[in-house]
Amino acid sequence: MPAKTAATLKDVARAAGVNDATVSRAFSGKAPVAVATRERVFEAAKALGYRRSGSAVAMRTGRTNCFALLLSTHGDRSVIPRLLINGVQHGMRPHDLHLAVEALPDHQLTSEGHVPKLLREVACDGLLINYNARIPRRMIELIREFHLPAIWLNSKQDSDCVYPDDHGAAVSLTQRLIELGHTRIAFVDYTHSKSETPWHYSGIDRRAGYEQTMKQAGLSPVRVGSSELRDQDAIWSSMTEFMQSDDRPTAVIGYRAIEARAAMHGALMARLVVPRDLTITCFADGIDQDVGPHITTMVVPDHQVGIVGVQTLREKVEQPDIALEPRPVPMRYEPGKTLAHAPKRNCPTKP
Amino acid sequence: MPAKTAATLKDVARAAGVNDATVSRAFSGKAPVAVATRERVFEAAKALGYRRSGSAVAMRTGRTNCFALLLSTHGDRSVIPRLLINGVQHGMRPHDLHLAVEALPDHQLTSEGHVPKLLREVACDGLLINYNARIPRRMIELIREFHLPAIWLNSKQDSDCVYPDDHGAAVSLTQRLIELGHTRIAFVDYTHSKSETPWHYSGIDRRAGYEQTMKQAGLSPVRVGSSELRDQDAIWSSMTEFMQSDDRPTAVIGYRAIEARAAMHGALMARLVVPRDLTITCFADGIDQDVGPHITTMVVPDHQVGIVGVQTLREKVEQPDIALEPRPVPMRYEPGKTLAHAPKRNCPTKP
DNA sequence: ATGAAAGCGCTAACAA
DNA sequence: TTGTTAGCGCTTTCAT
Repeated sequence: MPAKTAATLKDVARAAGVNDATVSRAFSGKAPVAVATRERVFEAAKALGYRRSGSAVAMRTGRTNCFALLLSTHGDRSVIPRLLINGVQHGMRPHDLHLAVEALPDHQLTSEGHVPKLLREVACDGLLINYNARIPRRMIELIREFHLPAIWLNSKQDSDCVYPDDHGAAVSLTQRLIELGHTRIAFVDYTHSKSETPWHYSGIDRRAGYEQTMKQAGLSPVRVGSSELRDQDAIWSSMTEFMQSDDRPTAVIGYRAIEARAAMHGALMARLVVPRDLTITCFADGIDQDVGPHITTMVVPDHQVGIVGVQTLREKVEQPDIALEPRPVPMRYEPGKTLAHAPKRNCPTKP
Repeated sequence: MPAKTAATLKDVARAAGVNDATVSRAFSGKAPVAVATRERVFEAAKALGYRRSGSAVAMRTGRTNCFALLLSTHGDRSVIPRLLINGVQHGMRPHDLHLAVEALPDHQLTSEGHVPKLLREVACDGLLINYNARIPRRMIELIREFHLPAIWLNSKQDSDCVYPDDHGAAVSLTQRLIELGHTRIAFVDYTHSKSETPWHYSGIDRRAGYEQTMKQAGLSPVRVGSSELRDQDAIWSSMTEFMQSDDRPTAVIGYRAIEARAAMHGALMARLVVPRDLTITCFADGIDQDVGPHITTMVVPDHQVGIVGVQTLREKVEQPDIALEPRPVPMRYEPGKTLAHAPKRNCPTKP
């Protein structure tokens, strides 16, 4: 019995009684092969348990048919955006691409020492970069240095990026509330302190879209929240206070679901009925799955960002030297059950 | 100006004035190279922006240095276990491996039609398979058919698998409660119906470990819950009822965090003080991050499973024909704040 | 529609 | 320690 080594294209060719090239053509589909021949080839391949060598194909063609997704992590509790990855895979499937993932702690990339393998070697055709926090300078250098085709996800850049249209979504949500007669609409954000500029564009854009729309309607924006209240309890009691105050809002836009849930709690404590006395909305990855009524949400289109990201990267790989226009992806509006017309005047403060 | 094509090892060799093989050795580190030579090589490489071709290396050596992680998804809302992926990456980093991810909806694998690229082609050295639900038969066939080195994660098999030691954890947790004087300890599980056998081994093992330990201590196991109560509200009110009943427990073991939270709610409604009147524990991926006191938890060691999984797969790749013993990974005990001695007798029912 | 032949970028003997 | 040489498994002209 000869040493059992994996079957190669050559073996298949021999078994099928055809030339190597024919087998290659049958598997790549890049040139016509007679139906009968193809069947014989596939049969032989199956019998031999033949699998095409991706590396050999890659070497010969110069294409790995692999995209890499770079993820930032904060220590071990990294954020792995499920819907984004699903979207990416979804976008890749029809093109027979596969996905490599590199999840690196921020400091690993900032440090000069370590260069991640996927950048250091030629192992994929292009990069999808999903850094929700600040992007390490060193990485940008590497990408330029090596001429890597790369698309930025969830990040606003001058070119080659795909991101949710936070600004547009904020405008549209605020308008919707105004149209329902709300005038006291508060924007709640416990992530970013009021003084600092948020490090993620969504912090800026959601707020800016809201403020701009309020002002255009002749209303005064009200911003609530502070990044100092780290702990859930503090946030909740702060919201309770707010909802019990005389100048409480009739509608709330939460930066995330957390803020919306805090508002729900505050409303409960202040004996306000949602949505009769208080309309609650927020931005979130999906409809909130926790208990209680579904919150009216502008849904961050992670899945779609993945799909569009792949499409964009495919273009970039074809023409690496052409800078692609930034591509905002519209958010989806999910009605939920926490939306109502503004209550009649002068009533709300005296329940 | 000549057409700009990526630098190859040959270019580097020429620029550094050495032979190809020397450059190869410098980069692979598999054979000694004079320090001075090596420096010249790296300089030349840097100047040329040289990156090693992973495909060429793979073809030559027969190793891709890539492991693939197969994930099941339920439609778009797939479970992507963050800590597991982190652990896998962590385990791979020192060996200069990289990770490919394939997240497939269950039906895609069950169907005869589609064979995922990572199985169909030679693109990685081995497979880490993380199917939390039933494993499609077709996949097992493919793996055998192609002789793929594979390790099952979070799944009990006859061999080649790595999984959290649910049984041991259940035993140890139950013992702990018994030692604190608890006799009425309930096991709560709203995932699995009481009659059916759970599809995931953790459903069996956590329950079995609990029951076995109770019986050995001469206590009667009490199982609560039913998979029919799909909706959160129903679960909560069911727990409330349980906590108000005369034969309420003094300690609870939740199958997941959801059950523990339901117990918290039930306790609140029944005016029981946690942990004075009721000890609450559960199994979970990490310490519960929601509001309220941290729940005493047996932490599922996802991160560690990733690390051990990689280690095991490395062994499997070296010796594909040796069946490796199943490797349970111990769970970690997190005290939390919901644990106390059993209340004195005859008191608890009359608050 | 198929065959013949050259070579992609790298590594592993072997020789020096 | 370094150079020489052959070839990994596949694709792609160019013929036929």
